[in-house]
Amino acid sequence: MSFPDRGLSERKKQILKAIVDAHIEGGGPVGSKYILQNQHLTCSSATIRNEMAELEEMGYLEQPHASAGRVPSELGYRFYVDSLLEHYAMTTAEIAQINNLLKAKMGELDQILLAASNLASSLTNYTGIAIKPRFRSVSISKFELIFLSADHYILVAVTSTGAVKSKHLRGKTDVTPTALSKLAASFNRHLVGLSADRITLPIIMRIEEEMGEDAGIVGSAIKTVYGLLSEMDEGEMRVSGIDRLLQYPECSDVGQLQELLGTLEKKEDILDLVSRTESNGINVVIGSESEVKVMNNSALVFKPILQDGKTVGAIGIIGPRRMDYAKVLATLEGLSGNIANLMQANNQLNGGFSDGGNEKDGNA
Amino acid sequence: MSFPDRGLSERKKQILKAIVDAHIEGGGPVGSKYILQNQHLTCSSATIRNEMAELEEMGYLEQPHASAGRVPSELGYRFYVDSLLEHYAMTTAEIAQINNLLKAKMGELDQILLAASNLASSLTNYTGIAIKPRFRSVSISKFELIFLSADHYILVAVTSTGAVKSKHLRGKTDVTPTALSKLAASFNRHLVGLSADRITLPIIMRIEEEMGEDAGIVGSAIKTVYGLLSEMDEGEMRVSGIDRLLQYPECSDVGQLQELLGTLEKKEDILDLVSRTESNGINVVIGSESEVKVMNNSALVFKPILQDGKTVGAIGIIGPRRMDYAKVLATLEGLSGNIANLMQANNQLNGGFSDGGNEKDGNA
DNA sequence: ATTTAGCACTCTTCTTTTGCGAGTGCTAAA
DNA sequence: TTTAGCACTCGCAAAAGAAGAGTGCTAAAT
Repeated sequence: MSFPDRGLSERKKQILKAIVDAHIEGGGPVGSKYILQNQHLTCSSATIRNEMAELEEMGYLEQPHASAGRVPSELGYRFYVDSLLEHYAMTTAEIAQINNLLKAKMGELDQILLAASNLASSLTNYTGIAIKPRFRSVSISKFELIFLSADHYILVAVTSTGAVKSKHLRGKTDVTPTALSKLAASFNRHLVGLSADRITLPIIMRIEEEMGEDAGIVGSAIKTVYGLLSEMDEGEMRVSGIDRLLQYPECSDVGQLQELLGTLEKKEDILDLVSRTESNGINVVIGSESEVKVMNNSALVFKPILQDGKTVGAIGIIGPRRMDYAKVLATLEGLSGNIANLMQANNQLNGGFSDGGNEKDGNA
Repeated sequence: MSFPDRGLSERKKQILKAIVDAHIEGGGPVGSKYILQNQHLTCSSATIRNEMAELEEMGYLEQPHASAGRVPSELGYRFYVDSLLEHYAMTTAEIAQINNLLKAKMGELDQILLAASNLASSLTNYTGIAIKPRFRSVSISKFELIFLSADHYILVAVTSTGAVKSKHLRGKTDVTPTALSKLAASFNRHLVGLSADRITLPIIMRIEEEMGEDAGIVGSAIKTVYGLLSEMDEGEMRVSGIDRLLQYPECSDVGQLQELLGTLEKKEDILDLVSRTESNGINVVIGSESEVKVMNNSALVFKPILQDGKTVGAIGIIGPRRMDYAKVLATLEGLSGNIANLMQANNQLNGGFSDGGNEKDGNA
């Protein structure tokens, strides 16, 4: 995936980097003179022009029109991200902010991700996304049935990913607490660990058999479980900070903006892209690199969130192609680290309140 | 609330209505000549000009600049919506669409609302919102504690609004299934029906007393309950079809668009507005009418969704001030009717699958 | 007293023009 | 291989011009 550095002299690299940096900062095309001033090079602008011409020929730069400066191409950005990027160190203030805000919002994974995406958005000033990927196979690791009234109960399921899902149910025949706990036991015996496509008829029959004369409620309960599992498969995506998209001049082109908003709205493509990604590190998708239709002039940076080695979500940033990659990468890296810590802490303390985490006295 | 019709002659009304209609359709200022052509009036353009001048003086119309046509003012829209609006009949095709799509998505309230907002958005071509309002006071009507492992359990609570919430908990001391069921019983005895602010120390002490030597887990569990209740208070809002905002020329003004997007993002204001509304019918908020800061040139139309006489949510539409009110009102009306039906059906059938499983009994 | 026709006037908007400046490519010298 | 110099090309922005739409007003007509 990475490009051979040979073929790009040190000077060319320096010039390329200077152009990308300048373009990220200013947004406009960058000319030879500007580089000469802001970069101490021992050559003249003419030389730089020559180098630029070559870089353009190689595909790293583009010229919007004949007599403008150069703009990095997609390839140019790719090279920049892969090889030229200097790491951006987060200020301690930023780190503190992450810690505080995340702690305050600590709770279920969904909420953590959402908060993280918000935070990412406000720290970087781009649009943040929080993703719960599609799971190829979720299963349920624990069932519970809660009796409410003679014809009304609730099915609660703890999924293999740790989420808790529930559904209201009405039995067509009356239900009893006893029957419910029998059913729960039976479910726990037979359905735990099964993904939606592995709930087969023989299993259902076995459960009905065990339920004896209370078999009447099995049908709808199983259907509900099935639905729950399919629902989990779906994946979800939340966007925060859309308004920030507008700050960037390239988005004043309404057509492009609409396309991007549409993509953010549909979510399908992005969800697909993220769900299919295997890397656990930070991914940078620039423009049309991926077969997935992300807007032509924008880039998506995202990082999967792992729990016990499994991907349980992702946070990311969407912005213009010329985004400040150094900062974005650092922010996501920092955030994901904090999330990991939090989740661990969360597991070890109680259900999610930031009361200082100290559990010595145990009451309010 | 409504305006005295006297003071507005029939002809003035007709002219005002014509202007609003034309402005809704075209978006630009409308002139006297245009009205003359599209409206059969027995007078000349000069007369219309005179009338328009008077209408402007009364505050129903505005002139963007000296020699443009007139544009309805906020007041003009208000009068239009209150008195002039002709009812728009939904086509059977649209009704069928609502029915089908909603049925397919039937499930928990959240999902119904979301689907409805999507649908509203695509039917009207404006931006849809789905709202779960802040509840002044939620309480919990049933507790259940699920044992997972020696130091790990789940608290499940059914709220007075019918939602089910859950939290993972870790006890600082080991827990036993027995202790958990004792605690659940105790919670059900003492905490049911209480809103967050009415969980007081004496109650907590009573529970701890009842738990005897297992009192150690009470503290964190109570805190969780408390947090759950506050969380419910929060309200939530989802937006769909943001990209549609861009279709309207008034949004090409980036500044305004950004303001509107910001509002949609913050959600606070809108949530406030909706939560505070008492009317059960359709509400139309135009521009800056409300003290709440909705964007100046846009309008919000929403309708609360009732269940057993209580407001459990709302669906709405956000669009430019010059939106097609007739259509929007009809769509929301239709949707809310369907949602009501669905929720009822949902209650009478099983937990959320449209398998046609027919049930006899049903109470709320 | 109301309505109408006519006309001058005012503003916006669209297009065209013009000038400027930034930046390039090329050539010839170092 | 690098540099200095220069003519050339474009895009951008302000200025100028032309076109049109719509009004307000006045004076005549009903």
